[in-house]
Amino acid sequence: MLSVPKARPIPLLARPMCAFEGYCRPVAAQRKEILEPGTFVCARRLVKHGELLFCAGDDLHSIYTVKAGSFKSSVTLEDGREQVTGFYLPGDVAGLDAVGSRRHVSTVTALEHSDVCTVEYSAFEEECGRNTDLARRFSRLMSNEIAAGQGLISLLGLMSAEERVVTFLLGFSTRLLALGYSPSEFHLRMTREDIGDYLGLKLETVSRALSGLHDRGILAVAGREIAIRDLEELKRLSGNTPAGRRTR
Amino acid sequence: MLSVPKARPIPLLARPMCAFEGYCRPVAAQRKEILEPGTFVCARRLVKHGELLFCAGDDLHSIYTVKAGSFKSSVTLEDGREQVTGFYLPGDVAGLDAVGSRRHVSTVTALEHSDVCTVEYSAFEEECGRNTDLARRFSRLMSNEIAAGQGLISLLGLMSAEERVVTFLLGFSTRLLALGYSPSEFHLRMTREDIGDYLGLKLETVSRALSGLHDRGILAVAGREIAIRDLEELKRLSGNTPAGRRTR
DNA sequence: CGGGGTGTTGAGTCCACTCAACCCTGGTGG
DNA sequence: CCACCAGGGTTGAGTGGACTCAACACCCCG
Repeated sequence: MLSVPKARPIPLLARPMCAFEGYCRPVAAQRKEILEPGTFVCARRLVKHGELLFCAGDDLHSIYTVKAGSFKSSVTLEDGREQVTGFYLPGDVAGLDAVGSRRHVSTVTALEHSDVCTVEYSAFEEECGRNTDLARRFSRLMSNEIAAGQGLISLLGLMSAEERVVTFLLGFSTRLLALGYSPSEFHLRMTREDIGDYLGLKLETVSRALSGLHDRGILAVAGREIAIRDLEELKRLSGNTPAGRRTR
Repeated sequence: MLSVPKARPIPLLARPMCAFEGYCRPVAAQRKEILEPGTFVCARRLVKHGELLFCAGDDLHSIYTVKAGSFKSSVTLEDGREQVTGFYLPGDVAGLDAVGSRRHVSTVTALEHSDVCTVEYSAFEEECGRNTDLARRFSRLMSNEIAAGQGLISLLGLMSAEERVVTFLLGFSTRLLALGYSPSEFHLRMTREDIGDYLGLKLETVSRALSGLHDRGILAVAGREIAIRDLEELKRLSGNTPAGRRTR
C-alpha cells in the first residue's frame, strides 16, 4: 500500500467551459438592465458538500451547469436502495431528465463544495425558440446524455466487477483529460460506496477490485488517489468497448 | 402449463399515434408539390422481421417513428455480448442517441414485420428552428428517453432477477395500455433471450422467473402469451418503484 | 481520548450462471 | 405423407463470483 498523500483539494476547473457559453449572462447584468437580446438569465449558486441541487419528485424550475466541483445523480427506490446514474463535472449540465415530465426523476447531490449556474428553464426554452444554434446545442446535450446512459446500461448488464471498475476509471480519466487535467494521476471525488452504487456493486467489491489492480501493478491506489501505471493493460481489461457494425 | 394458444398476430396499432403528428406529410404530398410550410418530409419504410433499421456506427441520416410493429435497440461489445437497451412500440421514436455525435451508438432491429416513418434529420432540425412547438415536443421526447434510461439503469443496478422480470412485465403492460391494448393479457414480441439481454439476465433465468410466477398463480404463462392473474401481488413483488424526496 | 466516516480484508453463503438434456412447433424437402 | 432439422423454451445439477457479515485500520475532528 502506498502512503496516502495529503488530500489536497484539486480545483476542478482548469479549462473553464460551459455548454451555454456566449448565451448566458449573470443576473447582475440583468439588474443593471444591460441584458442583451439573445441571452438568458443565469444565477450562480454555491452548493455545499452533501447538499442537494434538486431531488427526485421536485418540479422542474431550472437546469444547472456545473462551474466548479462535482456532483452525483441518483435514483432511490422506496426501500432505500440507491442507484447512482452519473457523475457531473464542470461543463456538464444536470436536470435534463426533467424536461419531458416537468419533474425531476433523479436527485443530484454535491460531492464537494461546488458552484453551479442556475438556468431558469422556461426562460431558457423561450430563448431556444428564438435561437436556433442554442436549441441545437441543447439537442446535442440531451442526445449525449442518452448515449451516456446506454453506456452505463451495457456496463451494468454485461460486465464483470473488475471490468466495471476498469471501465469507470478509464471513463473518468478521459473526462479529466478533456477538462485539462492529468488523465493518469487523479483524485476521486466520490466514496467507494458511491462508485459501487454507480457500478451496481457493493463497496467491498469495488475495494477488492482496486486492490487487485494495485497488486498487479496496473494501478497505484492510495485511498482516493489513483495513478494509472499500465494504461495498455487497463484498456485490455476493459477491452470490450462497444462495437460498430457487426460481422456475424 | 397452459396449452399454447395460436400465436395470432396482434396488430400493434389500436390507437394510431405519432410523436410528430400534425407536422409531417408523406413524401407523396411533396411530389405533388402540395407540401405546406410548417411540415417536413416523411417517408414510409417497411422493415422485415430481423432486419436492421440502423446499426451502431452508422452516420445519422434519419430518425424513425414506429407506425406498426416493434423493435429492439441494442449495444454490442467487441466480444459479441449484446445488451438490449430498449424496445420500441408504435408511437416511439428511434435514433435519438445519434443526434449529439451524428453517429448511431445503438443498433435497432425489427422484432416482427414493421412499418416506420423515416424523418430525414437535417430537414427535421431546420423545421425545429422554425417551429417552436415542434422543437419543444422533440426536447420532451429526448428527455423522456433519458428518464427511461435511468429506469433501466436502476433496474440493472439494484434488482434481483425476479424483480427485474416483474418490473419488465409491469412496464410492458403499462405501455400496451397506453396504446389501447389489454394490459392484463398480451403477447410478448421478443424471445426469452431478448428479454434476458434487456434485463441483464440469461434466458434460462428469465424462463425460471416466469415459471415461478406462473406456479404461484400470479401469471399465466404460455410461451409468449402472458396473462396477469394477480396484479396487486405483481406490483408488490416489483414493489420498489423509484421514490421521491427521501426521509432519511 | 473517543467516535464517526471511510476503506481494507477475510470467511462463508447464495443467487444467477454454465452446461446439458429434453420438448414442442413450424418449415422444408424427399 | 413423414422424416428431419433449426429455433425457441423449459428444467435439472453443479459451479462460481459477488454478496453478507464481521473485524480491524486509518484519519480527521471535537
